[in-house]
Amino acid sequence: MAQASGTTRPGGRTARTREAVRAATRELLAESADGTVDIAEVAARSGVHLATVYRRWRTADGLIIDAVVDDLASRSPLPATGDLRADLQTWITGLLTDLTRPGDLAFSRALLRAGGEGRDALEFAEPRIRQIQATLDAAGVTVLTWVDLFELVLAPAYVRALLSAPMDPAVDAVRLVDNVLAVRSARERAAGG
Amino acid sequence: MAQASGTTRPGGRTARTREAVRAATRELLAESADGTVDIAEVAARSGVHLATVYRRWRTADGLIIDAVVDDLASRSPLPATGDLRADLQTWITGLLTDLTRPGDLAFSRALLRAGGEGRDALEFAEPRIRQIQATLDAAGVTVLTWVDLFELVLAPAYVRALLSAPMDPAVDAVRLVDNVLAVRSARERAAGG
DNA sequence: ATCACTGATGCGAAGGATTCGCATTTAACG
DNA sequence: CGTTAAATGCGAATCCTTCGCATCAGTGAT
Repeated sequence: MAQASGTTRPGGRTARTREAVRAATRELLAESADGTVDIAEVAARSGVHLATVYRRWRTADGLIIDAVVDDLASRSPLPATGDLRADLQTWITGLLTDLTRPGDLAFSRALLRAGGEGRDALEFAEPRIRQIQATLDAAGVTVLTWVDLFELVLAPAYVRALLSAPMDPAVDAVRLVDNVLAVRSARERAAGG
Repeated sequence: MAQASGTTRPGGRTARTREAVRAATRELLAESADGTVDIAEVAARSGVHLATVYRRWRTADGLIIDAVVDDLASRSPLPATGDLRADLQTWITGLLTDLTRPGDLAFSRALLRAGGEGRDALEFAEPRIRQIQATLDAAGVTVLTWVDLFELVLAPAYVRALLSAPMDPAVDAVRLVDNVLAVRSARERAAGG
């Protein structure tokens, strides 16, 4: 026989379809005012048949997640100079600025929607998580982990953006940084004393 | 003429319809394993016509939000004894325990989904917000507001529950409390110095 | 190179979900 | 009571999603 049953086949036409759909999704997402994407439009623009899009991506959220995860690695890296306050300030200001754009919110909204219907959605954030950890390591901080930055920075920023209005980078970044440093100090004092 | 155009009409049959649908939604939500509700089932059980349910509630999330908001006021009040650590510990442990139940997650998921499509979703939380503020006031804390508790406690707890797995009350409540108190100390030191 | 094999796709039709138009009911007000 | 228009019920129309089957094309072996 040619091959064992159940093999996957990522090359050639399949890869072309994938890329066409991803590109169409990215384009339509950029054009969309509310961070929404219509499956029929994605199919039309990509030239891929509607039924195929449904089969492989299932939902509009699936399209968004796949498209965004695909170029998540190409994002600008986080600063890791060893000066924790400065690094955090830079990172968080940029993050909050991103969240003022509807297109950037679409991804997180899609993730939250998809969460609970499948696997752990945090796995998508893994590359970013490693960068966050690197920032902490560069500063020689051992009492904080990426989980703390997730809780103190990412969660509030995203929830506020999704639930009411995005934070103001100029105003809120400082508070978030201060909160992180407050927790750091408290833990170092507790550990040292 | 009878009345000016554009009046709303909340009494009588409308109220009956509303209540029937809310009750059906609550029942089906309690029976649902995944915090999902089917509009057709709600219509069938409530005896309200399918088209009416669509007209007034639009989506399944709309049903869930309306039903849960409706009895949000009947929740047990937050402790406000003046001992901030104890009050926070009690509240957060209860909160994290609630979030381990799928039914309780449904509401927050629905809110996050609906967010961005309508008005500020935080307005639903207003009664709870006032209780949180009361807890802080009882402890004589002036450097923290409900916004801080939202950022330091609610946001991380909900995001974790929605995105991956709920927190463990026994383990994570302590950390969240410590974080709040760390921020409080830092701010009081900054203000006092 | 060429072949057999099978996963992926295209296509149209079937099946549901959502919305629409209109007739009827009924709360609100004089 | 009588009038008025909001809310509802009802069935049809529309739209979205899934299905079954035929075809296409990459994969590995010859």
